[in-house]
Amino acid sequence: MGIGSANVSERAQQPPELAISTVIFALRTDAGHGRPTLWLPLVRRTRQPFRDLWALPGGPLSAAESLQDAAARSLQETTGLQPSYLEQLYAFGGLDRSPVQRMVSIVYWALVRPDEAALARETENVGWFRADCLDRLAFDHNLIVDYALWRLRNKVEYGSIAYDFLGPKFTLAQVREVYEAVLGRKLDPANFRRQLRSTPDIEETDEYVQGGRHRPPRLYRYTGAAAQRNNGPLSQTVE
Amino acid sequence: MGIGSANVSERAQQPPELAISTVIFALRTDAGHGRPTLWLPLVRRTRQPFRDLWALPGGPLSAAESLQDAAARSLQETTGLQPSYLEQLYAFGGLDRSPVQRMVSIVYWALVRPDEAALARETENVGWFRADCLDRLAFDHNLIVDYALWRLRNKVEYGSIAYDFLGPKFTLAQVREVYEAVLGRKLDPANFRRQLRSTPDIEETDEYVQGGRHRPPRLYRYTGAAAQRNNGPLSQTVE
DNA sequence: CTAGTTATGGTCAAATAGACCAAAACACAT
DNA sequence: ATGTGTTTTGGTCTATTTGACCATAACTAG
Repeated sequence: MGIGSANVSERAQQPPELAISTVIFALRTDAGHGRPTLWLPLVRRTRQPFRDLWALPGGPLSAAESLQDAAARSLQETTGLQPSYLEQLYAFGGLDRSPVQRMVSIVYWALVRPDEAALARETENVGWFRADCLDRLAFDHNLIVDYALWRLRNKVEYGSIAYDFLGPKFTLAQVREVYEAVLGRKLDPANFRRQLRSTPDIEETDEYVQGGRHRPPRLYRYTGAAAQRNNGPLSQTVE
Repeated sequence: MGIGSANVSERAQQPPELAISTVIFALRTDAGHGRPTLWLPLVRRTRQPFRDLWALPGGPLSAAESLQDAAARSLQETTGLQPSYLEQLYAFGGLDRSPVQRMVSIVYWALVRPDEAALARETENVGWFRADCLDRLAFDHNLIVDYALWRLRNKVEYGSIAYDFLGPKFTLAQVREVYEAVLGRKLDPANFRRQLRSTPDIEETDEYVQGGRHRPPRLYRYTGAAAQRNNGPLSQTVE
């Protein structure tokens, strides 16, 4: 829908093209209110179709790499980032995704830590945008980002995704800010603290963060296996 | 793994082939203890690789059909079944999936009602098997079935998937048997009843099932929209 | 030393889940 | 006709969880 189906018969001749794209999420401390918010990098299209519109980073699937490797590679090439988390999102293959050629996109989604996101190069053709207010993107990429956001929100409530936004040591308030940024609502500090401390895989250190103008918070460490990601029988390395 | 990687370089030349497969679940009343159990149809491979092994039904993606349409079509062609539920499972694209050629499979999973499953043709090359005790299947299809089972169990606990195994009217005991077959454990009838009646989208009729040698159970009806399937921003028609 | 802010610990009531009990309603055998 | 066995249906009780809320601790800035 949205695109006239005049040349469906033409497109039907060509074999579907296979591409890999990635939705990359990072937290950036918004200058406005000082709280972290969700951002993502997009690349400007230099060719038709959708020339000059922003799109998800990605590219074709090389014959000698797995799907996840292809996602990591195209992510590395376009944005220079190395993800702390990478998971398949969905395979999009609607007939009207591209007006030129039938295209099947296997989309991944990724998280990067703030230190990584800090050294991400922003060029003429690579820009960062707030995930909650995006313009019209190329192809069906608005829908894809919405779906990735939905998955991220679901995963953060369940699993241990939040720590992939953070460094090795963190305060409980930082974890809470991740949740608040992802879920889009404020959480009660005391209740949040109680819940986090009831979960395993999170242990307290002897260190505190000094220098704030208030009571110094304790630092914690995440000890859960990175593989324990609630993906069922699919481990990380298995496709 | 398991297959020698002698000809990786050869395979690397050819473009990845794109196929659609489907894991189809149906409940069959097991002759042994009279309770329904999970079954799925498989097709026998008549060609190499994995000749004579059982495999998931599927086929190549035609250029003029969407992914979901391709899944429904190949499902229809191989087993003659029409699913009551159909959802994308995962895209598998490991390098060693097929010893002959690099292949990317976008896998769907489906549910069929018992009346549909009853008229499913069982031929020399199409057989039905219990989902919990499968032999060695072709390719990585054992892993795929395991993953589909995991997703099914998760969905049944959350959403309203169970009714896609049942007809338009059903007793609460039938719903409970679906849960028990999927989850693999017995549930307390009274507690299960209380939970179901607390959910919306399920209304009682005035009819009862007569003929049993016990108190006749009331028939219920599911009134929830078939679209309300907890797939986030992805509606049924979208991919 | 005081005010402001966050961290941390705690209470309380509502909602939920699980174990369990008991009566109702049928078929069947005697 | 009457009891027996089975399943349905309604109910209670307790432990656990969730969210709202309060209070104190510990720091900095003035």
